[in-house]
Amino acid sequence: MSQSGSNFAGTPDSDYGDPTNFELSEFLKFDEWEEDDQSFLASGSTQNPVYRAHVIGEGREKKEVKERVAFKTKSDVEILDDGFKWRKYGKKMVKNSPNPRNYYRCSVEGCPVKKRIERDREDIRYVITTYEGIHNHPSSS
DNA sequence: CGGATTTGACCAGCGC
DNA sequence: GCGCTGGTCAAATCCG
Repeated sequence: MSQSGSNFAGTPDSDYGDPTNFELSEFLKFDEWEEDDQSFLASGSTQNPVYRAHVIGEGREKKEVKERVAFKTKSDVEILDDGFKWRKYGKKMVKNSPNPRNYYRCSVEGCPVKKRIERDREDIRYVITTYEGIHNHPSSS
């Protein structure tokens, strides 16, 4: 694959329709994310609006910083190739959604990166992809 | 043969 | 205290 950026969206082709046409408003209440970043709109890097949330856990002597990135994309398949290998480790059905939620994890050992894929509750033609963590391994490409 | 994928069950946290 | 949801892991299976 020809990856030129560090974005998650692999193919910027118009295969996915309008990736710039969606609302992040629902993502905010998706969970109580620490809005450390109010720039849920692409900070000039991706062409797709991405919501970034840095969760800072206060420990006694250790600080935990996790980065979550969520974006909705219009695609028929939920398996978008981002250049990394993912291994599905669970499927769950959300009560508010007739669609199941898939849990993926980086195949690379040492990569605490988790990927959550779920279909939109109102528009099944949209796919919500949520990345959690930062990659520890160089990309495949 | 190796690795990935499947479903079910289990566990934990939170709410009421 | 119990129930519920969500999340994770594990064994078995299937595919390439």
